[in-house]
Amino acid sequence: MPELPEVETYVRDLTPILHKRIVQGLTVLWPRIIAAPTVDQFMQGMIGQQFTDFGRRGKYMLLGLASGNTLIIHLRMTGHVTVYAQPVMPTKHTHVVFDLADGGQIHYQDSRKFGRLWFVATPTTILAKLGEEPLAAAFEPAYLVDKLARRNASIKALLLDQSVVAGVGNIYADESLFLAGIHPTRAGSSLASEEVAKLHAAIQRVLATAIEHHGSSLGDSGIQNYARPNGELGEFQGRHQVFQRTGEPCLHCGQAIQRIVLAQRSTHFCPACQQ
DNA sequence: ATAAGGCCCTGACCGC
DNA sequence: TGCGGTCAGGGCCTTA
Repeated sequence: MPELPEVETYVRDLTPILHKRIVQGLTVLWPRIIAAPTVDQFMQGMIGQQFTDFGRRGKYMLLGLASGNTLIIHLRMTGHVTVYAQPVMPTKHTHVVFDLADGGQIHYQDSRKFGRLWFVATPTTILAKLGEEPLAAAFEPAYLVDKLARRNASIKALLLDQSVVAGVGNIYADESLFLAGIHPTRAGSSLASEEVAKLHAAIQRVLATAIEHHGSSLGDSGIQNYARPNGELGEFQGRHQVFQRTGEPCLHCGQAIQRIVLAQRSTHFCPACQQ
């Protein structure tokens, strides 16, 4: 599933491909994919727009346009953006097609239809509730200590909460907790500040390393849920310590990795390394 | 304010 | 072979 490292890879890959290109027309095949404004307003707004700036906030892709507006894309579980040099027939999972002035096309595809697109004047309202960017300077250990204090939910659930840290999802929550040696069921408020500091460092290290390896490409119920815009897979899945390694030996101590369900999400951990 | 559960969706997979 | 039921999962919404 696309989390921060996968979305970051997407933005870096798309930047040189889409820079300065102009949207001439578009087709919306599944209207619910457009989160805001209305489908008509989205189409009117996007036509004639030129891509200029490319960014990311949490798991949101921010495609800045010459007019000052922004196209926001959230891939959720199975969203894909592909750029073609020539027009291509939409597939059953193609929900939005952007026709580019130079004859190319951008296809938004999404087998589960959970992804969403926005056309907005300013992205701030959409992004208002997000917590700090985990790789930014403002994400300090003290920030995380404050966010976790007085919270009785499990640390796993809190890491998935986008208002605590923006961009961490199921994969990187499990991997960060393993690296920090913290059991996923521990209540947020039960963590000592030294443990939070370890977790803080683990989150940054896991995310930075995953970006270097272009994210994790995994099957989710057999569906390939993430590939780069050019179809290449990420490489970080081969370096997972616990995620989707249920029953396999811990790479640190040899104990079998366990799977439990927390906050309605599969959670993987080493019972020996994470007491 | 926080926490927990439902909902949106589809394809793979299981059991019969 | 075909069918129905179950599962996964991000983020938003509702409920307690």
